[in-house]
Amino acid sequence: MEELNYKEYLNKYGMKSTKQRNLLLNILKNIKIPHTAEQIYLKARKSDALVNLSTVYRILEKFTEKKITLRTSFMDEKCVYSLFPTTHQHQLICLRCKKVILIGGCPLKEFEKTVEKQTDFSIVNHRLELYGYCRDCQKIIAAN
Amino acid sequence: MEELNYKEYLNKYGMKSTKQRNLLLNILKNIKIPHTAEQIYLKARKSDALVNLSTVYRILEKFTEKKITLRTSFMDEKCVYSLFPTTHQHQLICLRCKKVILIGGCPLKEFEKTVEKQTDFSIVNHRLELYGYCRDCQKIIAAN
DNA sequence: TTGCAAATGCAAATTATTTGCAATAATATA
DNA sequence: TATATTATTGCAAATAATTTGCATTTGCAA
Repeated sequence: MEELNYKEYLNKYGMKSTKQRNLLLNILKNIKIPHTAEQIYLKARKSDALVNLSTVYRILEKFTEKKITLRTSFMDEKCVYSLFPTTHQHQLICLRCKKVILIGGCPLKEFEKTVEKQTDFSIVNHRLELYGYCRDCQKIIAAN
Repeated sequence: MEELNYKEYLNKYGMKSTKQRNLLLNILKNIKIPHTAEQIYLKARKSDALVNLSTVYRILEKFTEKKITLRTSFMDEKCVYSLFPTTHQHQLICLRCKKVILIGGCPLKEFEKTVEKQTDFSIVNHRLELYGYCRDCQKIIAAN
């Protein structure tokens, strides 16, 4: 994992460039699925730069506030963090192996309009996750 | 709030009829929006029948396992419980006052089929919540 | 290079939830 | 109806995730 410096990027958000923040950004760029604060912390510990778990929480909190990261929590599970997606997308989560696949093509635009008319709410956001079993886990389940 | 006895109903699920369970069922039938375990506990304390908070957790856990109740957690918030909806529906949540409106007419059937084809997942479930501002809160926000 | 605010580390606090265990209550059955 | 059996409850203590207070360190602007 190449060591990068995100000073400019961080300063743009009014944050100082620290080795901990650079490290976390680097980790976040390299993970393919959302990770918990603890998982990120454990990855961080493997590098030279030492980081404290509360610092990880604090950094992720600030990142989330600035929309650098997205914080989600699946059904009954702890929060996970990932870089904030640049395009609108949702998550498809395997209930067995917890693998996450990102899917585009959100079908909710029209539905939201209908609901707004019905309810007088002004809808600003939604949360959609799909749950199922990935191909591998389907096989494993079928074999038992 | 009328005191009812759900003995038959509970036995059907292989559960004994206890005053705590009857009380919780009664509370659940009477609430219009999902409540946290603690909120339910506080309502329970107002009745004659005393209940312990861990008992509330244990009952709600069992109810949820039996699909008597639905356990959800909104963005970053603690779990809430409600009677398991008899029809498929989703929640529309006011970001200001936390009011919840239930909406039917889920638009995801077709979308799920498309995603299944794209991804080889077998989709068994989804979670959809809409967030926005209710009419009252829109007014309050506009007035500031 | 110095000064100051922001960021960090550490330990301790909080919050929601769960668990162990002894006491109690509900049901089945004698 | 009494009794045995087992589930359920209450209580206190444990756990797990996350947050906070405070002293120290660090980044950056002047």
